[in-house]
Amino acid sequence: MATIKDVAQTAGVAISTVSLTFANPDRVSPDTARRVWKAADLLGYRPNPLAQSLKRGRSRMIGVLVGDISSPFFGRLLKAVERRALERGYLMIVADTDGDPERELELLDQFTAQRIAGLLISPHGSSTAYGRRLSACKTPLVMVDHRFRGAPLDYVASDTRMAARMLTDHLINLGHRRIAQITGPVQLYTAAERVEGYKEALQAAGLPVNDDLLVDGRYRDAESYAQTMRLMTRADRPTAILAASNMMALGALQALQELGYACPEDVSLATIDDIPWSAVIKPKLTMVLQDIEQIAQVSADYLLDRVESTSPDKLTPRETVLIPRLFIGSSTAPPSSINGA
Amino acid sequence: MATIKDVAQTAGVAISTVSLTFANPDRVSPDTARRVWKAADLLGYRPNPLAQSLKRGRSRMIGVLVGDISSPFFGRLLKAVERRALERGYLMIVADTDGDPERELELLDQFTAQRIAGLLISPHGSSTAYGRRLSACKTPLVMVDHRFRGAPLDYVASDTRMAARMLTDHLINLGHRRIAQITGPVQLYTAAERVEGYKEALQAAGLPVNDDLLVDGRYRDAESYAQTMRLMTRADRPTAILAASNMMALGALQALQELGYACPEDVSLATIDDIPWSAVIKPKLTMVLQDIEQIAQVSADYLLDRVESTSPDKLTPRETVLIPRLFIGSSTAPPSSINGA
DNA sequence: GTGAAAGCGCTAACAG
DNA sequence: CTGTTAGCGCTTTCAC
Repeated sequence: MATIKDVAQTAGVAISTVSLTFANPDRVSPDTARRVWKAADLLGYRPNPLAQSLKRGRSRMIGVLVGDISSPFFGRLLKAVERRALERGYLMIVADTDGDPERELELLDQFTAQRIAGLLISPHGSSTAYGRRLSACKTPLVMVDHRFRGAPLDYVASDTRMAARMLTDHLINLGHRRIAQITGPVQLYTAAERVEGYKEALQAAGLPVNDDLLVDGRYRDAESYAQTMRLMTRADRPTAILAASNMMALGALQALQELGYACPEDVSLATIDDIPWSAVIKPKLTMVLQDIEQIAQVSADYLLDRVESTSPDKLTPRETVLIPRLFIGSSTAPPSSINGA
Repeated sequence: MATIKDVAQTAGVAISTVSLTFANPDRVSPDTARRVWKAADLLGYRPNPLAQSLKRGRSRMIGVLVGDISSPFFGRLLKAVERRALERGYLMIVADTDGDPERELELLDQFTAQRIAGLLISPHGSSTAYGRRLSACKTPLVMVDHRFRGAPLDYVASDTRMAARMLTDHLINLGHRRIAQITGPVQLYTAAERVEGYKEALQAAGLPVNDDLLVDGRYRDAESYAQTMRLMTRADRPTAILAASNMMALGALQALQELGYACPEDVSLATIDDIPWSAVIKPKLTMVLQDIEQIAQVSADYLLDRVESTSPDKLTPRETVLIPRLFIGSSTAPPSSINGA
């Protein structure tokens, strides 16, 4: 591979001139610039990013740290983030934390050791020690989807509390009074918010909040399946279920089908998040949709703006919370008179 | 961040000794080693990978180049690859090629410029110029899922021709005679193989191959939907459909439902690939399952073995083709007498 | 065993 | 405008 030295040699100039030509063409004579460019593409020269990064103390790569690469949500997010990063001249390095804060911190260390320019992170920790580590990080950080409360960092997501509230309102308006939520692990920001939105809606309607109807599905379809089984075999079973994630909705639906409950005739089901293949699922699920591409683009831009700012830490944290959209499918209906209020 | 110099200073040794201690502890006295280690973790020293890579001419990162990060197949693949790479001490940098060979080649250049240790690639090109570029690449390369015929490179995938054949056999055994395939773009290796497997099965059964029944769904659900619409509104419509990918099966299913065809009563539907959430889809699809985690692990190991080998180019190309597993769901049944043979 | 020194490829003063 | 020079942090001969 040709180095800057080779280019200098064949162009008959000093290496610093070659460097300058690429960094700031206006500061060399047009003639020199032409000779350098010619030599460069004659040799197929590409600057060695490793050397550049070592010198600058920072690489042109951004890191992305998510809980589950293989989930449909993060799959779409990664795709859009990578695209935007590439447009702005950055490569993307990604790792899967399995939702484990320890792992996350270790990976954060590895990434910063690589001198990445910035990091997009979906933080899963909640301890104050964890928060300190995040805040202490010198590398620009942007939180996406999840958030650590109190960390003064950029944050981009859709309004997940509102999402839960919209769905709960919808179910209440249909006449439901016993509405269960299959939640995520409540130490997680999004899971807690979804519970809050649900409670807000109930309280606004003057309905009691019954903790029995909040069961933890851990954001996993299998857990959700099991919890739905338990929920629906109780005497005081709910007439409607709100699943806090798409995968959990699928688990719940499977359980309902196996128990012989018709949806929405016997039980209504609503969910948060977009399932791309939702069209073929019967019944079509009522859900709130997030604009993932928008989240990706905004968060990538926040990050790179900060990276390219002259004083990244002086920038006050920005925050974008997108309004989700309610899609009413055929999985929700008024409660049947037998179970109804 | 502490550098090797700081460690040397506080340990009271030369920097070369520090370097040696980490690279080859046996070659320094036990006492020195201890002092170095103590100094190192007192300062929280981590070697700068950029400097190491610059010096060695190679980084401890592997690249992954796939056609669509957000697809369920690659999502699961990436997750498992990243895990395996991390276990072996490598970070993963990924990019989405959108299935465009040009883009792929450009990204390949960018990645090799980064001095990545190796590259996992799902090659989408077919021109000989493209093949030359792949073969000329100095960086260890492993092809996964897709393959470029004739390139002497490692290759890992499941036997996709056999997969198509198994499904076609199954449909034939049920009594179907008019079996359509919704194919991928046939210039792609996997798509072509799936057509081959289908033809082999028909020929082995002494059935004619009818090109009318091969329609291109471009590996996209929307195209598949449209093609199914076209297919099923023809006079000589098929009694069974084989969708060459999971997303295409969903598109086909949606079309069938909208046209009012019952599956499997009116039309049988079978597909290749595993859909994690397939359990909630009615009917349960008959399909062949690939062991994605296995593909990921083997390909990562092939790549890293080659990376760590002393003479990577001397290693003869290895190849693993995994046997897929047939799962018989409820989407396939004998043809009804009205449409049947 | 340990240290001095060269150099990986590049950038950024600083001279001229 | 262009060249010289001093590193960025590390590895790796080669002496001692």
